[in-house]
Amino acid sequence: MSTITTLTSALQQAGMRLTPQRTSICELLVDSDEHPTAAMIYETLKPRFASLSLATVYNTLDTLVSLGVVNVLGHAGDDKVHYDADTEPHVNLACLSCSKIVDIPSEHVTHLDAEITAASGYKLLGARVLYYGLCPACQKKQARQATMKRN
Amino acid sequence: MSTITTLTSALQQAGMRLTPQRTSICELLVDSDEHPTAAMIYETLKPRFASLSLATVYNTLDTLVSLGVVNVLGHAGDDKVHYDADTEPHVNLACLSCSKIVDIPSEHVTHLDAEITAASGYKLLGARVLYYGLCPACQKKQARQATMKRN
DNA sequence: TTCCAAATTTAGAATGATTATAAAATAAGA
DNA sequence: TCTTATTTTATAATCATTCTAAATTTGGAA
Repeated sequence: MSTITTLTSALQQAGMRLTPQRTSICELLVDSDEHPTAAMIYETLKPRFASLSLATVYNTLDTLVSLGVVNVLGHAGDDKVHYDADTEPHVNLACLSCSKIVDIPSEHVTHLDAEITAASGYKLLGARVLYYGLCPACQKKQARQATMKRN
Repeated sequence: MSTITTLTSALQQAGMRLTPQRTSICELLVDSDEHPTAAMIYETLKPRFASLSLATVYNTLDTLVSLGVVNVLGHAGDDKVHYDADTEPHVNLACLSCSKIVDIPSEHVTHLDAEITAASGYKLLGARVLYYGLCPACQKKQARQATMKRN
């Protein structure tokens, strides 16, 4: 599991300075289990840094992604780009109705790396496993609406 | 494996007309193993339909995606959105250097559906499994360049 | 065939996320 | 403190995608 230090020390080892903005972005990514978007990060931190710029958020995210400590999830039902500080093999499961994304540990995903490397000869650098569907709550909601229509 | 009929009949069953433009887009998606982007599809078909509009390409792709017969792959190394007519469980493997995307059949991926459904209670509607790394050719290229620098 | 209404395509404008730029602010070291 | 490189900021620019209204095409009915 990623801690704040995982992200901040990645930045430092890449020779970058640990500014308050960068540290806060890293904290937010690790603390939140909501797979935030760049805009969500910006809005959340704006009260703390009155002069915060979206460019800073994007720059920091890009750096973290290229350092391999953060993953990108796009097209997860809401057409927004989400960021995930958990780079351990796992399944991201997005609800197409309420747009929440949850993480699922998976026996099979943990074995995928070896299987793919053996089959392809590629040198693997990262992964994004995204499933989408309807969460239990939204399934009920849909069933309820269908019933109401019928009556 | 998807055939042209898989896509075209999906459109028809959704009550949509089979126009020449739509048919050609479906053909291209099925025939190509290059996971084309909207822009690539537009450029390829432009000679055949002088008046083709990008809006038509986007509309058709969106429809096919929402019908579940085409998948979307974003952030596959080249920051472009690719489309994949193969919706069977498999791994998409993207090379970060040459940006080609290949499909890998996988024993583990075929079992993921059942595992995720059991673990989450979600009703699954689709999936996108994207790994990225360096293909064998690009690994050699990188090794060669490292050698040249040393000398 | 001809006509009609609905669906579709088209061209171009609008949107909106992301990127680029240049100036101001900040941090680290001498 | 002074100096210099890095970083942040504000704003402009870019570009993929979506929207809109008009023109075209389609399939069915007469």
